[in-house]
Amino acid sequence: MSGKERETEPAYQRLSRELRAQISAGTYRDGLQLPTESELAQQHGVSRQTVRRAFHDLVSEGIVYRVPGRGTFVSENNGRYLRHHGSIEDLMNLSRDTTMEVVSPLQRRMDIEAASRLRLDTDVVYTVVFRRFHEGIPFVQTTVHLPETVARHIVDAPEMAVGSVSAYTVIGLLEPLLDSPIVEAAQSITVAPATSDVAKDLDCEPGHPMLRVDRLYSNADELPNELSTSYFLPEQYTYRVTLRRGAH
Amino acid sequence: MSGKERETEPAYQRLSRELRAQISAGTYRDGLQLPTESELAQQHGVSRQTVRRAFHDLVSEGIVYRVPGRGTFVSENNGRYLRHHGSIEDLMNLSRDTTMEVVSPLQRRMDIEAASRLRLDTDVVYTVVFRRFHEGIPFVQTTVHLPETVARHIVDAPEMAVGSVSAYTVIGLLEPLLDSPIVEAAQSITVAPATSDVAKDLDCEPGHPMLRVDRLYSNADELPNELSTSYFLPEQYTYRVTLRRGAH
DNA sequence: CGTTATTTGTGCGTATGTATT
DNA sequence: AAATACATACGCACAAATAAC
Repeated sequence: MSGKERETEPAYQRLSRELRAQISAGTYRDGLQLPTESELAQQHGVSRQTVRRAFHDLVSEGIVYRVPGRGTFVSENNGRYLRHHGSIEDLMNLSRDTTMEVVSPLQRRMDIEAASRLRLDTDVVYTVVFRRFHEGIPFVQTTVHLPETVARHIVDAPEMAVGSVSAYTVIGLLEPLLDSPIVEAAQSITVAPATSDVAKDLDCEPGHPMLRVDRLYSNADELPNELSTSYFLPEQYTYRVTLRRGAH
Repeated sequence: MSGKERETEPAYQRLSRELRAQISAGTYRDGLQLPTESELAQQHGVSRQTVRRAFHDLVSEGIVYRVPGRGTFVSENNGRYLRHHGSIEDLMNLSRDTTMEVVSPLQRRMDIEAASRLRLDTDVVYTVVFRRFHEGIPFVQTTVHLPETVARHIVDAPEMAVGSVSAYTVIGLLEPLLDSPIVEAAQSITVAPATSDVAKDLDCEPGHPMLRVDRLYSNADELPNELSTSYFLPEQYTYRVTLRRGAH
């Protein structure tokens, strides 16, 4: 899609992606888990160091853990989709192994609540609704509201049309086009029942308990640039975040 | 635990520790920041790969960022101040306007799952269950599991006895007593139905959809020191985090 | 109880690619 | 165009932890 052709994926990323997929498909389910570094190196025709680099990423995502002298094991998480969000960059890279499908196109709308949360002085917002798939299964429905000044950058983008399937995130599309970069995302996480729209898009029962995540992205001037509301299927998704202590 | 005295610190850890200290002391404040990989390698008598390993850790901690062809820079705002608004300090200060009441005292128990998540080589853990009130209303029930080596510090504390009401957090009580400070908390957030125990403690229906938060606190040696599982009443509680980005 | 094989951890040297200045 | 600096990748060696004998 609309992009640089000449991008070759690094070997360690390709490997970690494959392993991630195999793990979530349950290939290495029980007992002593994954192949050793040497085995993987040989199987994939890469050096042991490259395998180590791939494992390093999986460890930091919390997908596997390693024990010297024993091996590498899948962290048991019921096979749910695990995503590690520790920074805004992580949110923008959500597209790495998911695809998004537009359910309702980016269009002008009146929405008092969204407008007020975006701190606008009108009721006009631009709204797009999409769902996101992981390995063919829809696991989240997201509604994004944008101020008119922000929306105009992408209102004609093909990725925002109905039925469009792409590997982007809205914030990832938007961010390079903004005058002032996004520096902060305030999140609210709670539990909410699935609305009928959500239930339809995610193929679950209306009223089903969902993980609801609201995000307000703001730029360096502390102006909100995007408000998103996501309903995650808890059976398919766990939200992970790592908090660290300042360097003191 | 943490007993071994004469463990030699790996070179990359020593280097990243030194850099962390220098950064937080303001040594590399302005302009184009840190020395190049080659310079550091020469200065410290290590290979460039070792420098890269150290930088890799600093990047993942959000302390520095790197630009190919330009160099390595201190993330503004980091090092001295916090980058996540929802930080470990916030978790420790949860007690600010809440009180905790012990439901089941800190006692020795066998728990295979908790032990394995704490990466122990036995099945023995110490467990305490309590609920937390805000303005007289119980809004969360928490089960905390500790390794024996950690639990011994507080096993006789009056705050851990049944019915004890206090304004502490377990991690806040523990932290000053540990050899190695807590530097990281990995959280998993999902939705789960209330168990009968939870329902009883929080006065809700069994099976009621709850916000479930698992936290694994680890010290500077990356050893887990506390595992907690909390069930929050979504009607009473919303989880909020702010993610920030380093300098552009 | 030590020995040995296996597996991950650390570290170095080198080569090549890519982005920036 | 050239120099600089980070990114990726390979290969090798040895250390440390673990498990089996």
